[in-house]
Amino acid sequence: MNTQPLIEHFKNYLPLGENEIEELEKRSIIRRVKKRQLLLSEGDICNCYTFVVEGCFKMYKVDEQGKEHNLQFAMENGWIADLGSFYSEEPSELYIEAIENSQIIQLKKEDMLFFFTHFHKFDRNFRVLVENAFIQMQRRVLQNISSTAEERYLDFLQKHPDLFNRISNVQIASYIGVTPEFLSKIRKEIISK
Amino acid sequence: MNTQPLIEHFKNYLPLGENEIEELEKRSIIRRVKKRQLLLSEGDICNCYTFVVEGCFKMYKVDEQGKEHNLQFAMENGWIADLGSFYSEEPSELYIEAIENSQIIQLKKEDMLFFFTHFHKFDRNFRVLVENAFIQMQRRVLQNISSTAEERYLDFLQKHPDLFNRISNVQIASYIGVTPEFLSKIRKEIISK
DNA sequence: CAGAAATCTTAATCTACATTAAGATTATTT
DNA sequence: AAATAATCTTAATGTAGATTAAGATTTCTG
Repeated sequence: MNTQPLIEHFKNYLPLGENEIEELEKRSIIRRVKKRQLLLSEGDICNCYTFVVEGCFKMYKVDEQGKEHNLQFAMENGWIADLGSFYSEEPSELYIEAIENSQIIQLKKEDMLFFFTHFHKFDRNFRVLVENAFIQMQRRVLQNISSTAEERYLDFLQKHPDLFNRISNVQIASYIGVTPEFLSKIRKEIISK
Repeated sequence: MNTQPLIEHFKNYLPLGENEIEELEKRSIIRRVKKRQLLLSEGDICNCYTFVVEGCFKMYKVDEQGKEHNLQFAMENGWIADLGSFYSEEPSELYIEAIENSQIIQLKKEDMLFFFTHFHKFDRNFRVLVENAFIQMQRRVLQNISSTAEERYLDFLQKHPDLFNRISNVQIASYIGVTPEFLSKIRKEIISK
């Protein structure tokens, strides 16, 4: 495996030039991780951005009662990181875990800062990337404060048709903020309509 | 009033140079708006970024039953816009409303694009701005799916001590996703502890 | 300054969703 | 192939928070 998928990914934004590609290849960390393996644990400082070449990840918090709450999924061509911990360099309260055997490319903080400093294309590309992530997150907040669980479930299915074949209902329940038992009830009601 | 507060604001990021300041002054739209005045209505396309020089705003959705759900507040040195509508140029489902008499500086989409294209400092500054907004939004999602209303209220007070003297409990309730009646109950319980 | 409008509170009742527990089904590991 | 673990479902009961309604207080507006 090489960095090609990441270079391709940037073609959706401002495509990288030769210099930039060269530096990217030099600094990319290419890894394979197995299902259930953790990229980040509570208490760790998140010190890199992860780009998913193949596979699937979840980022979640574990509450005092030991329950998981899914904040984000990431699959092919998606990015995942705890940006709060990444920039503040404070311990994360999140976990990032592979939910399939996966291939990833990681960029360490110092390298990200190098790219931001030396190639303004990276500022642009990540501005746009983060803007899109922000818009999604904002929609989710709006939904959480104004919609029922059934509406959130149906919306999840509609917005993530790709994900819903790959992850369990337990994971979806945790993402939309209900218990698996209640999701089961919702699904039953939807089917009976 | 002039654009000085905005120029000052950018000193928290990469400070602007002379050229940049000159263009910014040329393109800034300086406005005063009265309490209850709308900057954006449902159905409008959000065609500018708004920087708050003085005063306070809320951005909210109105649901089918006519209830408001607060997505964001913005006060001095804060930015407000419906980025989803701004970039997609699709009608917004949000309102932006002054909750105090306010002074603002607005930048139209075409001017934002001009800045992004001609001064890469703007890419950098808005990358960092949006990253921070994203981190906040992510924390809020996590809280919405994992905390009780009381926890969310206490967290709001702690994170926004500046806001809580300026806005009504109705507004706070709408932001944390509960009814004003229930917030009243929460407040009573907190006091009795 | 008076009237209207918005805010805050209390209390009764209702409902969406959580909890607990148990059994059935499907994956995963050895 | 057996054992273990994870998933999905159902049902009974419990609870956080919504709804409705009403009264008191404060704030806005003409």
